[in-house]
Amino acid sequence: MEHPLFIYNTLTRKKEQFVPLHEPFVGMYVCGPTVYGDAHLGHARPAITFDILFRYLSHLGYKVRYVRNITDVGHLEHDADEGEDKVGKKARLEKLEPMEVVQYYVNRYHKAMERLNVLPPSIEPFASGHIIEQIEYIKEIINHGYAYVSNGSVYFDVPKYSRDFHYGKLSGRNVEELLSATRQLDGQQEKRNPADFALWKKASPEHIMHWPSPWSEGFPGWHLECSTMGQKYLGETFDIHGGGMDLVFPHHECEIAQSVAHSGHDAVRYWMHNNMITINGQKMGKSLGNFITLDEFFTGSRKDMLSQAYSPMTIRFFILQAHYGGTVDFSNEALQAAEKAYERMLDGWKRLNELKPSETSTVDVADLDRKCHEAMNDDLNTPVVIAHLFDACRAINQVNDGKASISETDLQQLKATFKTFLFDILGIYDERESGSVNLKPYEQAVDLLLDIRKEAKSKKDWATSDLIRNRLSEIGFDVKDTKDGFEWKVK
RNA sequence: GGUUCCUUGGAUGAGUGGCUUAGUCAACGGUCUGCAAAACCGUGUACGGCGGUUCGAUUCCGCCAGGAACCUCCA
Repeated sequence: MEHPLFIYNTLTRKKEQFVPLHEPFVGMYVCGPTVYGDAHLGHARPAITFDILFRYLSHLGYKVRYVRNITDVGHLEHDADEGEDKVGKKARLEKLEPMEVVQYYVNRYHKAMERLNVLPPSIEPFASGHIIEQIEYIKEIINHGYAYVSNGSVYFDVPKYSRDFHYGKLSGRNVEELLSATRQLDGQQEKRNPADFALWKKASPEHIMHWPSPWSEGFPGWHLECSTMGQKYLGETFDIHGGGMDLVFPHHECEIAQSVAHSGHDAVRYWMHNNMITINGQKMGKSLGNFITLDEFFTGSRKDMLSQAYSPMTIRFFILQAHYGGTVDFSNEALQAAEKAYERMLDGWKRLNELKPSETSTVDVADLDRKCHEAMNDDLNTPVVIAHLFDACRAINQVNDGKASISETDLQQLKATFKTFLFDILGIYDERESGSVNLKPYEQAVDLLLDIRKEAKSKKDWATSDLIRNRLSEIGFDVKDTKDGFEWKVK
């Protein structure tokens, strides 16, 4: 490949050239949501980050199988034995079937993702649908001697494992310290060492969701589902595993240990982690209570934190204007800037499609495609891609104003590049045109009014001219005069 | 306390050992326009502090200050 793709691998803490295990196939697994509440802005970050990766790999010609799980069981609120399952708790509190809770929030998650133009993954497996596989996985780990049964639960033996392998290699944790940690959480008597983690938990009487197993009526540990389903759908070794940075430890560290204990080798070749979205410099999270759900953004409710509603594409643009590896701070000011930027970009695209070619080009757009590819190849540097597209917008506007010219060849090239990067790869769409009804007649009616206004203007009948513009403005149209006509859009 | 990381102009947010004062938003000046809007052009010369390496550091190293994430559930 002329310009190879480099991605930052958390495991090596370096940017590495991406070479798939079985070209042209790529397997990627991303940790999805635990469905016990509405998705908030923080959930949009990994969804969009890995959507970009999915789209870009596909653009490069790879056949990508993208697995993103739904955690509907096993995610406890605490690490203690009596820690309650998040979904189970919600179900108990609201007197619903657990699967009712799951279905409700999965539906809402999907809807939010669709509005953000996040493509559905190739496979979206549920943890509760893979209990048998998880039990088999645990058996294998026990057979290899890295797990033990205690009072009906099964725990991963971290000390034993760390004698043979490197526990902590992803997160940089020091095993000695983990093992000698003296923290005393309630109900950890079952564990031989506090660092051990559960593969299977015996269900307490009030626990709603449980399945039979060789050890007890119970449920699988949280870390297990990803190892199991990743292997089932992508194989014992696959290319990319992604997720939020807050999952590096313990979740992904444990996944590595499980895979190695199960198969004798690592499952994942490239670990990728998106950074957090902060609010006033602090992570947005459920436990801090400072999160804003995506629906709240879309509708503009939560007046205490939002000065207006923000559309899905504004949110997407906002996230893409920062590199996924850095934190990005939420503020109304930043979102308003993103909203304007998004509109400026789409205005550029709209004008691009109406440009008239000339004999020669005075603008330089020939290497836009190359520069955008270079930026993407440099660890998915979307902010730089956007900057390049804005440079193109300036050129487009100059041509539109008659201050520059563009040749037919360059014009076609520019349109193709713009479309590829803005729509196909960055996944932006024009919200102003997303209505399903046929708007053509209405658009032509507005055009007609503005034609009449143009006529009035040419007779210097400013009264009529201003009347039309003012009334249209009141109704909700933005009218702008151009060099030899007009432009309008809905506010 | 341990691990990892961050600190860029009014706001955001890229990037680099010396020539990008990235881009977007905001501000100011100008061009254009019946007016307005938009657009275009121009202006603001930033890289936490202190040392070191270097011909030269915002970019490399060390220390200090401030901040964050993880070490317990969290995308």
